[in-house]
Amino acid sequence: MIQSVDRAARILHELGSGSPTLGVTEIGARLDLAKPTVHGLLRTLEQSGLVSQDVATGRYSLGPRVLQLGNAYLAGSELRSRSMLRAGSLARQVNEAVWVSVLVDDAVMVVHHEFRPDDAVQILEVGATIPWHACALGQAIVAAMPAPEVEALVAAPLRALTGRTRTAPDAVRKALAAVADKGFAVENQEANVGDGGIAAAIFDHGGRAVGSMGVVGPAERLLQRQARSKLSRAVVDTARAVSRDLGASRGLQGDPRVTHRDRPPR
Amino acid sequence: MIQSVDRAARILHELGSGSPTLGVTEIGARLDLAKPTVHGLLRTLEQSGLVSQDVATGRYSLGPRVLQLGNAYLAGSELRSRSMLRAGSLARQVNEAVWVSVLVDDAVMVVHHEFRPDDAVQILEVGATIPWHACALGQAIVAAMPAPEVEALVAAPLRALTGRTRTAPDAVRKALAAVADKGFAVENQEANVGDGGIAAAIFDHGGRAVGSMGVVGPAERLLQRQARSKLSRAVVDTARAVSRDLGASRGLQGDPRVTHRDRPPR
DNA sequence: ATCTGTGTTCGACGATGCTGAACAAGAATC
DNA sequence: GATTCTTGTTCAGCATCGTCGAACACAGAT
Repeated sequence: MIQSVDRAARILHELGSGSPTLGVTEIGARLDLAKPTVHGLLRTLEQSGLVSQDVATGRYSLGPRVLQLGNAYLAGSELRSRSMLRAGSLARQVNEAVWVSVLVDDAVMVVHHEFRPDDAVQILEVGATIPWHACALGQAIVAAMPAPEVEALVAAPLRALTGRTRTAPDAVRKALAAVADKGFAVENQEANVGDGGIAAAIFDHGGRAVGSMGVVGPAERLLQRQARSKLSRAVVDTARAVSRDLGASRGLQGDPRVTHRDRPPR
Repeated sequence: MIQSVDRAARILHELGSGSPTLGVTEIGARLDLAKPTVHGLLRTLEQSGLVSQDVATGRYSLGPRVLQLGNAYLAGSELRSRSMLRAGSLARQVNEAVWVSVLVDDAVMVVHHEFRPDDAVQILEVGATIPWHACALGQAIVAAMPAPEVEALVAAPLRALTGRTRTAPDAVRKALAAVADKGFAVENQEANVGDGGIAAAIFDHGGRAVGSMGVVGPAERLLQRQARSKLSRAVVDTARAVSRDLGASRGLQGDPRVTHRDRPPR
C-alpha cells in the first residue's frame, strides 16, 4: 500500500464526511499528519480538480471533478445498467418507488432510483447512503454475505436512527437469519419515521451478493398484509431476474472466490 | 506536486473518461508508467474504495466511493445551495427547465437541474458535462473570465457536436465578445440538434465567474423572438441575484484580487 | 502442447516525499 | 491600535518510501 496515495484518499474521505470545508491544520489533526504534509497532498489534489480551495478563506473542499467521476461510475456500473430496465418494470407493476443499492463499508449507497410512477415531484436519492442495519436494502445484502464478513459488520457499533432501529447484535443476527431464510428483507421505520421498505439481494455469476434492490415508501402502505406479500414476491422475482442477467453476462465459469491463489495478502 | 498522488489522480481520470474498465497494462501504456507502478497505485486506490477490481476478469473500474464523494461535493457546494431556491423560482416563472453549472477544464458540468414544472418524466442531468463552446452555459462563463484564460481555451481544438457548433477560433471569439457585451449567451442547437439554451454567468464576491445558470429546452420554443427576450431578462436577473447572495455571504471586504486599494464604499 | 497475453510478486537502487523549524498574513483579543 | 494568537505557506535535509526491471503464475488463443 502506497503511503501518500492512501493519505490523499483519506483526505478526500474526510472532506466528504461531515464538514464540507476543512483547513490544513484541521485535517492534519484528524489524520495525525504534519501540516506541510497535508499541504503538499492538498496542492496536488487541487491541481487534479479533486479538491478546490476557497481563495478567500484558504479552506479546502471537494472539487467538481469528484462529481464527474461519480457520474462516470454510474455510467459504467454493470449492476446499474443491468437493473435499470427491470427496476422500471417493477416500479410500474407495483406502483412504488424502486431503489437499487450497493454496499460500501457499513452503509448502502443508492445507485439507481426509479420514481414511483404517479408521484409528480420527488427528490432523487442517487448517491445517498444509509447505514446497512437500518434499511431493507442493507439487510438483504448483508444476510447474503459470507459469515465472517457479516460478523465484522454486526460486531461494529450500530447507531439508532429511529426508535425502531435494531442495534443490539443479537437482535440483528436474528433478523439477518430471518432474511436469509425468507430471501427478502422488510424494514419498518428503522431509518426514517414513516418510511418502510422491502428488498432482496442481487448476486453475480459467482454467487456473491453485489447489491440489492427493493421498494421504498410509506410504511403503512407497503407493509399492510396483502400489499406486503404481493410486493415481496415481485421484488424477489425482479432481483432474481437481474441476478440471472448478471450471471449470464459472462459465461458461467466456477465460483471466483475459491479459484486460484488463496495466498494471504503480503 | 507529489508524484504518486498525481499519478493516482490521473488513473482515476482515465477510468472516468472513455472505457469504464481498464487493465493494468492498458493504464500503464496510456500514462507511460511501468506495470508494477500502476499495480501498486491501483491496489491502494482499491483499498480506499475509489477503485474496484472485477474478480473474474482482473480489470479495474471506478469504485462506489467516488459516487459518494460526488454526492458530498453536491451537498457542500455553496454555488449549488445558494442557487437552488432561485433556480426553482425561475423554472416556475418561465416554465422551463433550469440548469446551474460549473466549468471544469474545457467542459461545463451540471451541478443542479430544476425540472420544467409541467413535464412529467425527465432525466436528471446532474454530473453531466458538455464542451464549453457548445452550450450557452459554457459561453456565459468563459466570456466572463480573464482574457489569458479565455485565449487558452479558445486556442485548444474545439470539437463540433452538431452542424451548428462553432469551432473556428475567430468565430468563437466574436461570439464571446457578443456574450460579454449583452451579459448573456444564447445557444441554438450547437450541442444537440433541436435543443437550445439561454444562460448568464454567476460571480462570487471577488468578481470571478464561478459558474452559470440558464434555461434549456427545445430551440424553437426558447428562441422565438418574444420568448427569447423575456427569458434572457429573467435569466440575467436570477443569475445576478445569486451572485449578490454569494457576495453577501462573506462580509464584503475589498476585492482580494486588487489588493487593498479599491475598497468599496460602505 | 506452445505461446502470447494478462495481473502479480520480489528486491535493490535512488529519486522522492516526509518532517521540524521558520515565514508572512489575518483574526481576535485586550 | 498594538499585541498575540491563529492560520496557510515555504524551505531545507535526511531517510524513507515509491519506483522499476526481471521473473512468476495463470488464462486464453494459436
